[in-house]
Amino acid sequence: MAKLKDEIRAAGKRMTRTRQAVLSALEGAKYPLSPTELYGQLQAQNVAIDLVTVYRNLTTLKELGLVTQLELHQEGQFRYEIKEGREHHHHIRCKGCGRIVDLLLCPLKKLTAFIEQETRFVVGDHSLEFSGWCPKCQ
Amino acid sequence: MAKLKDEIRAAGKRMTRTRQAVLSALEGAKYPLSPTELYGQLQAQNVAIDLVTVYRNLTTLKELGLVTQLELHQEGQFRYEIKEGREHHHHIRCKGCGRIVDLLLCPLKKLTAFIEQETRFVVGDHSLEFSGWCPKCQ
DNA sequence: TTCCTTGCAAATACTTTGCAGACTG
DNA sequence: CAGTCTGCAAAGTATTTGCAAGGAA
Repeated sequence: MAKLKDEIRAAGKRMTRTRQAVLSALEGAKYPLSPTELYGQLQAQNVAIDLVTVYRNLTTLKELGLVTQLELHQEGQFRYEIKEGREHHHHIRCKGCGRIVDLLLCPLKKLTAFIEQETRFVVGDHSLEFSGWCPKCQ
Repeated sequence: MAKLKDEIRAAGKRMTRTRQAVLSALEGAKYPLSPTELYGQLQAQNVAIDLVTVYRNLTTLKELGLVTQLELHQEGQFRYEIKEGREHHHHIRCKGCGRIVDLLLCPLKKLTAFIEQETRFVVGDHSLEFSGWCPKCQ
């Protein structure tokens, strides 16, 4: 967390009580959290924070490159994951129970080079998310 | 279009004036349209239709499997494409001007089998969307 | 002390729902 | 005619913005 604080400070931002709380919720999360879920977790821990503050902190942390913003397949909302200590990866979400599982892989390096060549775009980012039915919901 | 009408009828639905209009907007589109964009196009053609009706038709057509619903990378809204006569494919969107280009490829068949084996999920669908900078915006 | 950050209220964007009348087959 | 579909109004959900007070360094 000290390292994160340094990065935040280096960007001219501050490490506040609520920012700290948002970061540790993300650090403890087993899957990417929506702003509302994160807010609910903090409520449950009696952390005083406003939903708006959750949104603002997530936006700031995303801009600093400390968290990843993602959209799961056809879910229609954003979720956030901490980057620190985690490899680039993707997810699958169960259409039955909503469970989200990490997929510790990314097959897209070669494909990205190919796309840049074909389209002359400079590829910045990508999203790759799966949905399906988990063992319990099949 | 006759074929589409048959599929709609077979599902107990009807081919109405507005549904027709939504379908032909999608057929003519060079990239996946958001409900608002589609609505705007029909307005411009003096087609009388309500935004709500656009939404309802898109939902129905998605349920019938005639259109694909997708979310571009970090765009935060849904877009729709007609399936008829088009191969499964993905997209790249310019972070500068918003231009959307089809990528006529999908590298995920093998990966899907691998994921099913690893996670024991039955994979239903996936989304794969890129963003970057187009030649003009670089 | 500076100016970043927060809470609260309100606004905005996207999408869905309720209902009575209109239209399709 | 039966049942689907539509427009209009309103509600619901996700997210952003304005502003004055509070807090970090």
